[in-house]
Amino acid sequence: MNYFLVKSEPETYSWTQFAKDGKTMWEGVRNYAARKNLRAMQEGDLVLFYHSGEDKAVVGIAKVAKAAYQDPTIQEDWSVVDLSIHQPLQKPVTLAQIKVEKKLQNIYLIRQGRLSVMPLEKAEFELIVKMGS
DNA sequence: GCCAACGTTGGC
DNA sequence: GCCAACGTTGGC
Repeated sequence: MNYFLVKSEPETYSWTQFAKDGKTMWEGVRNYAARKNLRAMQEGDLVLFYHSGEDKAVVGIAKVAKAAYQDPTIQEDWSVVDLSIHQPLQKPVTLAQIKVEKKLQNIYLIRQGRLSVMPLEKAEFELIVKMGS
């Protein structure tokens, strides 16, 4: 079991919309590092859902419903995965909270601000989930 | 609205 | 293969 975090601008695709959809094709990744991480996702892996922009907070947990496959909307070599709802966080975990948490200083969210799909250690994932419950 | 970080493109 | 120019992301 592996753990990840994906970012989305709520104006583009919000957790609220995701909750309505129940399941979505995670598309639009156009960055090689992010693509590599996307392709590492296996069915059943858990994925934190982060709102960038206005919110700047982790708002829920998604589950990989289908591992990476060719983006059906384009010819070029980019991948998508299917994500389904796992569960919302009871309260959002903000970037500010993450930044002051010692054990989370090394996560990509902080170290490499622009990366949109990133892996997390199990302990990091569990800590953020705990902070949101 | 600004700017830092950083990825991509294209000329050489 | 290097690097300048440029574009994009995302926090502030």
